[in-house]
Amino acid sequence: MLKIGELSDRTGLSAHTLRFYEKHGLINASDRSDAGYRYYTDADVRRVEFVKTARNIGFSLGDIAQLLSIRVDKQSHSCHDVTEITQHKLDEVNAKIAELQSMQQTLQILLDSCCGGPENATHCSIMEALEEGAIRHAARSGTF
Amino acid sequence: MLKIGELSDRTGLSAHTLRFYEKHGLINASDRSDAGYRYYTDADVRRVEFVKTARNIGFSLGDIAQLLSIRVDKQSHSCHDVTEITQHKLDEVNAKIAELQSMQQTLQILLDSCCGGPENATHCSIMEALEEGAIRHAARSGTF
DNA sequence: ATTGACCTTTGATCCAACTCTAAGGTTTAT
DNA sequence: ATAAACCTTAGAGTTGGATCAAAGGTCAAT
Repeated sequence: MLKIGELSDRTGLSAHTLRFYEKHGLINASDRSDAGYRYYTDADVRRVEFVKTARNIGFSLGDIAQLLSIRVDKQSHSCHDVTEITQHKLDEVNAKIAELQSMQQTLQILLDSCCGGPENATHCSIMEALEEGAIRHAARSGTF
Repeated sequence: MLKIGELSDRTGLSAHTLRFYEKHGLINASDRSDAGYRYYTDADVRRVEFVKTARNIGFSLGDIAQLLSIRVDKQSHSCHDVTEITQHKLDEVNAKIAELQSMQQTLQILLDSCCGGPENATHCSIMEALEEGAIRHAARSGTF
């Protein structure tokens, strides 16, 4: 049985983060000492590793909670349930990529239009473009 | 002279947002009534439009503050100053795109590996992949 | 027995960019 | 004169994923 610090060492997640995941229902200590210390089993370690892997792929903690609930009772869930979560994530990622690519193009056009030299910015074409507002609409919603 | 609600109508930004931008130093009312009402000029409208355009491209409020400080004194700034901000943003966007594309590939591989059907998830290849953790490292840092 | 490393909890803080609330004052039209 | 529509402020709440602080209890080794 591992204490939280040992689980932290083994998984690379901080004890803070492990408690945070517990608070959000992702993991749980299999046992507690009389003093309340969390004790973890090998199965707990595997669960944490599962969470880590899913998080590394980009799943949100909410997605991971769903995946975990499938994991503990695979019999009652179908491959379709799993692909649905995965596909939804992929759709999100694709939407985000499209948005960022739109920004990327706009920024590249701006950069191409400007000399970038030591001349003063009185006639800087980037500043003029921002001033005119005549810039392609970059879909915005979340980040940046 | 426009009141904040009129500026809001003209720019499509809420009065809340305009006050928020003021608090963060992006804009300012040219005048105030005795009762403290903000009054805006056409120059203020242009400044707000500048902010809007920059924000639509994806610049952060911090970036925009820098661009605005160049805008008010173009003489003292060079095209290089402007391209530096723009390039920095482009670098950020490119890094984010790379990260998301990594996620995208992983998700696509997972989806391709799974039947996605009504079979129960006991041998779901997505679940197995998450279990094994043997999934390509998707660079993570911020969003998602 | 005491040091030092570990553990506990609740709750605060961070980031960005809003978004909203509460509690009140002002303006305008009728 | 009064109602509707507007405005003011300070401050709290939102989202997601942590990360830290305070104040204290426990454990292992010497």
